[in-house]
Amino acid sequence: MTTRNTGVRASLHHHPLPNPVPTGEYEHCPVTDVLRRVTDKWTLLLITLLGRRPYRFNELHRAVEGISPRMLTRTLRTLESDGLVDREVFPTVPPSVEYRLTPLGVSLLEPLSVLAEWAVDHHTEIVAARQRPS
Amino acid sequence: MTTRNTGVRASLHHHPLPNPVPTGEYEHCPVTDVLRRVTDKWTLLLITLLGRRPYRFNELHRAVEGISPRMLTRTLRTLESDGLVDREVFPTVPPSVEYRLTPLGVSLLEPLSVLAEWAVDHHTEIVAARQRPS
DNA sequence: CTGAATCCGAGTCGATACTG
DNA sequence: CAGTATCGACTCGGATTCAG
Repeated sequence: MTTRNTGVRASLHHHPLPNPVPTGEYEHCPVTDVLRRVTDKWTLLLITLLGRRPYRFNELHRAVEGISPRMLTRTLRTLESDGLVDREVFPTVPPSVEYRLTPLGVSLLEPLSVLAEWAVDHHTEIVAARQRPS
Repeated sequence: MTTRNTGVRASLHHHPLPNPVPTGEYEHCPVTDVLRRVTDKWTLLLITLLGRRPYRFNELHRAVEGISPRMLTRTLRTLESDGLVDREVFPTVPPSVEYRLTPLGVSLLEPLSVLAEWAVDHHTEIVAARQRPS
């Protein structure tokens, strides 16, 4: 999603449904905002790995099969910019860069694990539903 | 020229409205697979609304400000195909179609609310981090 | 009322090659 | 080692128009 406002008349958390909400000014939904970040192709995987221990760039590159340097950089930069990951550069030769979760990033692990558990428990149901005719 | 496909290749492979939205290769990771579905622009919102009560097509269209009929149909079809939403057609004149969560869909509400709560609690931190000079 | 068909821009992601 | 640069393929989602 682009950063467009979703113009919502209802949000995920409580709030009775106001019948005609006149305001066109509705703030961007925090939930979708967060979900969008976590849900691109590599983010979840990287957060999970970094939840175990800090990793260096090439360690991640090896650990995540199939990711290109470009996407690894991009994803890490986004996580860093969102305050979920810290990037520490050691001015050695050759250079070494270490990535680790911030406390904010760590705090995300638990909510994600709840959803992850649901996904694991129900994934076969979903796959089965998809293969159903109709 | 912009990246428009030309001729044969396009007509063979470009389906404007593929009915189950292509899953890509995400089925290998249940968690990412589920997250990808929930995180497109409208899904979360629709699940939330349908978590309250069943809705008819135009009710949803009115409740979700800014959604086009095309995206509403597409999103609902995907949810239906994943087994999260049921679609019931009443052969009245004019026709009426009702959408409601399946039990599977209902079971997703709780995990989502956990993540939603985290998002609400920490969204300002994230926004602040984004605005921090690098 | 409930959609389907078509067109198109913008964003996402991968492959490859190159650099300090 | 830790990235950048460039290109192209594919997908998402909006707008508009039409139909049962």
